[in-house]
Amino acid sequence: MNNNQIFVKKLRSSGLRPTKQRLHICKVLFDRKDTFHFTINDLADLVQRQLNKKISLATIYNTVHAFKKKGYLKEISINSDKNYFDTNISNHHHFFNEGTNELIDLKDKDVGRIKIKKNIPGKKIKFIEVIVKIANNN
Amino acid sequence: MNNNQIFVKKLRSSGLRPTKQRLHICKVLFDRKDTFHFTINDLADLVQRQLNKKISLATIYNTVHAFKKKGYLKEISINSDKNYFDTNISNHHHFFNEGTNELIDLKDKDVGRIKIKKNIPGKKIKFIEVIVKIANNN
DNA sequence: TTACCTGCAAAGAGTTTGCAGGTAG
DNA sequence: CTACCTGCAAACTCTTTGCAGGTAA
Repeated sequence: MNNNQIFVKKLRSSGLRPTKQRLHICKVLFDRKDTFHFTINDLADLVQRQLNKKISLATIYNTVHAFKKKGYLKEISINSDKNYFDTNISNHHHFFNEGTNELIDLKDKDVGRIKIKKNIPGKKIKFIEVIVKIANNN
Repeated sequence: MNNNQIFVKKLRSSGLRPTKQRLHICKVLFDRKDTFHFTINDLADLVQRQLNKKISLATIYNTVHAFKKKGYLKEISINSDKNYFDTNISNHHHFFNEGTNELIDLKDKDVGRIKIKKNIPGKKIKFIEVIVKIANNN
């Protein structure tokens, strides 16, 4: 299956029609070796630069949100200023460089087992998110 | 030292004059037994309900930000929708109930030591934030 | 008296929505 | 052909800023 077919499948399974604009969004998101951390703005800029043509924010937003809902993208809570997404949907955590606003993946094995010793009756743990804020060494 | 004197001291050490409005903000924030998790909106509502009078958002914002800068309040990154603050400035983590948007403190001892096995050259770890997302048990 | 503060309103940033023309199926 | 999509612009929400009158020191 080539990339384009994969993208079409992702879009369809997210309830979206595979339009030209959305296939370009997919290309920017998923046609890469490494994890991609981005804000909506980053993504819009990249897609538009690649296409050399304006793409509506409405399209970017609805595509990203559909992918997030379907689980093809993860949202990362860093701070309230910027809303980050991550194409790495495996279980992992992050370094966040506050100087540069850069996110770096921490593989699951890079973080020791996290033990939560408190229990809330009637609730179960859904997901643990760890953000390791880093700064220059001086 | 009574509460009012403590509040005046907090304000002054944050570079703010102790005005009537700010003393009320202090009362809502710090005159309580338990940790208080809030958004700017929560705080504005509470202060205004107590005073039965409108308080400018400008005042709320500049006071909260000055306290945060001075370290009397902590900011918590949960998601991009809401910006939470915490009157508990000790080292601790949080449960976040996604159904109710409620934050619950995890004492430091409730979370096992977190071991980060990866190092970024030239950077040091400033601070680790853990959010444990919880949901109903069913 | 002077510098800071308050309240209001307007301005910004990021996100969402409504609509009319366009496109996939 | 119909339902969905796109692009645009307007609307919304949250936060910040500017200003004129008011208050702390």
